[in-house]
Amino acid sequence: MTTLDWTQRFSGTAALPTRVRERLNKAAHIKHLKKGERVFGPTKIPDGLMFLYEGRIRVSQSSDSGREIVLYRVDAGESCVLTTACMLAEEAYNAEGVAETDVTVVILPKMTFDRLSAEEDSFRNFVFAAYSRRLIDLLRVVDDVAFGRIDVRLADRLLTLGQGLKEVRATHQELASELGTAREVISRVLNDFQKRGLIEQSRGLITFRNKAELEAIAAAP
Amino acid sequence: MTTLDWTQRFSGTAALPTRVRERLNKAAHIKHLKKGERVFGPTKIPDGLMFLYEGRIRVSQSSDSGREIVLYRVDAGESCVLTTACMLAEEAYNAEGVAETDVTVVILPKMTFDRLSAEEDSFRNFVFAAYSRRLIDLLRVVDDVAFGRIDVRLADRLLTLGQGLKEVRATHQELASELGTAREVISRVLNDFQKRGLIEQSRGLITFRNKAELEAIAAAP
DNA sequence: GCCGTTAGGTGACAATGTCACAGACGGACC
DNA sequence: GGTCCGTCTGTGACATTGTCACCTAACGGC
Repeated sequence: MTTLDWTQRFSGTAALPTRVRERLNKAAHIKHLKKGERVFGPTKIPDGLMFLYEGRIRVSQSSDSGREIVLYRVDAGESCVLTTACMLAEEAYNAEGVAETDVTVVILPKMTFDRLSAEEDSFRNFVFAAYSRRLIDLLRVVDDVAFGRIDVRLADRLLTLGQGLKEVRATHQELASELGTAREVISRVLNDFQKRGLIEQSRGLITFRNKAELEAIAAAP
Repeated sequence: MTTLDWTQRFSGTAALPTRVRERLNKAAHIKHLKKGERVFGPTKIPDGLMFLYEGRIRVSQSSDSGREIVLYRVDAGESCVLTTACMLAEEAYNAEGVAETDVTVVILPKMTFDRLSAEEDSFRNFVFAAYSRRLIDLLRVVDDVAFGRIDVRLADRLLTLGQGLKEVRATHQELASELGTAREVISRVLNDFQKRGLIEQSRGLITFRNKAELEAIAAAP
């Protein structure tokens, strides 16, 4: 079906015998999506387990009132269990996944997924670990939202998004959606950061001036 | 080891062949805990999957500053996957489970758990479903905390806790811990409810006066 | 009844969210 | 170059929620 052997890319499948991996390569569907496209959402639930072969997916939840919060990101080599969770639970929810870069996903049909988790320990453990990881991620989100100060969270998120870079390319609205708050709030805090010489701003771009101090803020003031 | 055949109580084990269930009954540890006791926590992670045979467990997360929020409740017949998640992830977290009634839990050693999820489809599905359910629960919590109004959330929680009863026995502090907010906030909102004739209050007790109106509030005003 | 503990009340203030609207900037286009 | 238009950002007033300090009321044990 394809020449792409994705099974080498995931810790849950890489160790499987060649014979099994060939079977998987036959059963799976491969999809390419452009940056910005919706990978899954309330009206678009894939019928199987999703592996992210390449790129990054941003998973977020949105409110009726139009606000949004980023729950976590799925990186290449990870699987996205939230979709399977929703498949099973059949409950209302409003989380969606958006391709943050061009993306290649592998979709393993439910039947193959079931068989594999029965037969292969390493695969099953991989799936359990994926679930666990997301649970922990969500615990962190709850903790932040319920108890965290907005300046602390923003400083932290800027540094995360800026990973070793000198700047972050994002609008205030996008940052608000990261943290589940309103744009005006972000504007205020960023202006405060700027006054204190921690960053510089221009349209859609934030430049670091003093990462050390930002880190201090992010570590709870 | 015990005369209690817990395997009949869980949809993941009830359908298993008698032989398997006998083996499980041998392998599992049974624990009785009194109301109010901590079932698990950061310093007390059981080394296996936990089934709740009888009673109810409240799972909550607490902040450094002493505030607390209830994440979900585990009812009899359900399993508590959060502990296994933490086992796998080995990350810092501060969720804990407290017995809300006297409680009987069954702990299945990791090894038995692994074997069973490999061999028995119904058991594996049970576990996956449990994970999914909790993920969905947490999505709901995030949604509430990030986007919900406090009066709406409180009305909803009161009705949930009051399930068909005429009153709810809880202090303001306890309700604050349910929602992850401060006691003063609860006091204010409850006083408002009282002024509007929706409830009556006395020490540690809230009596419904107008459930219909509360439901209207809970359904987002 | 007395006393200590816990539950609840209150006002002032800080932090965050909402709303309405005003500028400011950048790209497209001529 | 200028002009237009959509998007991004700034701002002030106000509502909601969280924090703090301190007080009063209710209950339980003795």
